[in-house]
Amino acid sequence: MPETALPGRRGQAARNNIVILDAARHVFLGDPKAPISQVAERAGVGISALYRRYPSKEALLCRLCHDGLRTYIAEAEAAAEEPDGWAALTGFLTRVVEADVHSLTVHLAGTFAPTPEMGQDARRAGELTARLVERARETGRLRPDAVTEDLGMILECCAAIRVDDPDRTAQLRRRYLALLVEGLSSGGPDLPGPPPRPGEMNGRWRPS
Amino acid sequence: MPETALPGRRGQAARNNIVILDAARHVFLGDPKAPISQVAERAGVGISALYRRYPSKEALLCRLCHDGLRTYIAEAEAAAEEPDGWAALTGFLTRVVEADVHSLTVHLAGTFAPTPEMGQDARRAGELTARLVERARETGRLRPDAVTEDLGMILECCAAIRVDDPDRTAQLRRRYLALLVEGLSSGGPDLPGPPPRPGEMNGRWRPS
DNA sequence: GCAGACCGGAATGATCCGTTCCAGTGGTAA
DNA sequence: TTACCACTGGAACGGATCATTCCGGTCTGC
Repeated sequence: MPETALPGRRGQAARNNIVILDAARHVFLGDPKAPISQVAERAGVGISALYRRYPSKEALLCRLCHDGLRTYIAEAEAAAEEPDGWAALTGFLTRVVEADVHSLTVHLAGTFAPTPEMGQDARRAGELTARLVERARETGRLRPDAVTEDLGMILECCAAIRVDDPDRTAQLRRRYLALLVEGLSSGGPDLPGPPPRPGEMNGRWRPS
Repeated sequence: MPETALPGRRGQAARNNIVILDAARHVFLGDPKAPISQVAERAGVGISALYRRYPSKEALLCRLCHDGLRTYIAEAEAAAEEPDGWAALTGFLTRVVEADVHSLTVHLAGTFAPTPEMGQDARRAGELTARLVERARETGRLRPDAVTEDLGMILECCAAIRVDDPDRTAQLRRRYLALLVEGLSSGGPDLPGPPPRPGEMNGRWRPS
């Protein structure tokens, strides 16, 4: 990614790269079906500035989603460094919710055809997540009937929380994540029903 | 609501009343922006059968939503009969999640102008909910920092759970509702952030 | 001073969808 | 039996929405 301090045209282009991605993230987070013109408007650029960079709306969506996936992986790798398995898991969840990564991927799923590379990254994300759950379980603080796939659902729950004000949204998400984590850690009665099966939520990725 | 056993034309019309509402509920639950033709197709009727009953798509949506609200109220009233305050609350949540009521209202919010009558019903729903929370608190099993408005958010979380198979969806929702209720009942550390304020989620109802 | 990279935004063309319209069907009552 | 009409299915209409293309202008870097 180029420097943002370049002067002149080159600099404007580099800055636009960032501004456009930010705008796109914000707009599509709010409404996954938003028209592309809305992204341009929010970014304060013309539509051509978008099409110069991405051949189609789908490509932009894909880029956004893949970025989110990479963030997820980065957070998971960072969490792997944390010595305490329980803190690693809860910290990971907190940061992923904070970054609003899941909300993006969930809402965008099915609106574009995932690239093979994304498939690989998704697999890696899954492995890292499983490892985090494993370590948390070893600490004994994680309820025994919780499984890796529960994490995805929990993130989905948090992503569903949304109010107009972004800061407020973040606050509320922290609140309900805390509630869910509280549930995860308690030793109460067994959770009902079979847990999610691996890959059960993959249907969503069919290009529809 | 007329009998479904009537013969002939009269009977077909009566049956269609029900079939159409069912189809509409199912279709709009899956995709709130679904075209009305999809409802007709699923119901196995023509489009005119819809327009004979509802003057517009918005009217149908409104009806659906209002029905959901009434179900919510009915469940809340039923729960008020339950002597144990904690069981009343958890049973209420379970049944509302089961009926998928919240998912409907949440997804449909903003797609039509609510009628005054709906406003009244919404207020009544709020009062009943508050009463349920109050009673649950009195039992001591509800964590002290939980507020009435948390319930709406919890229902929203559950509504976010969705997979292709409806039965499976119901199972998973039970699972995560259990997790959330577990969190609600525990005496762990305080939940972070200010709780939702009354009416904080009303912005959604602007006819947009 | 000029070539071309880059930009804004209007014009295009296709798709989608709510609503209307009309001809067909078969109960119903005289 | 027959005429009527409530009710139906589905085609056709018209407006709205968007992704994408195109073009004329601007500014940089050489």
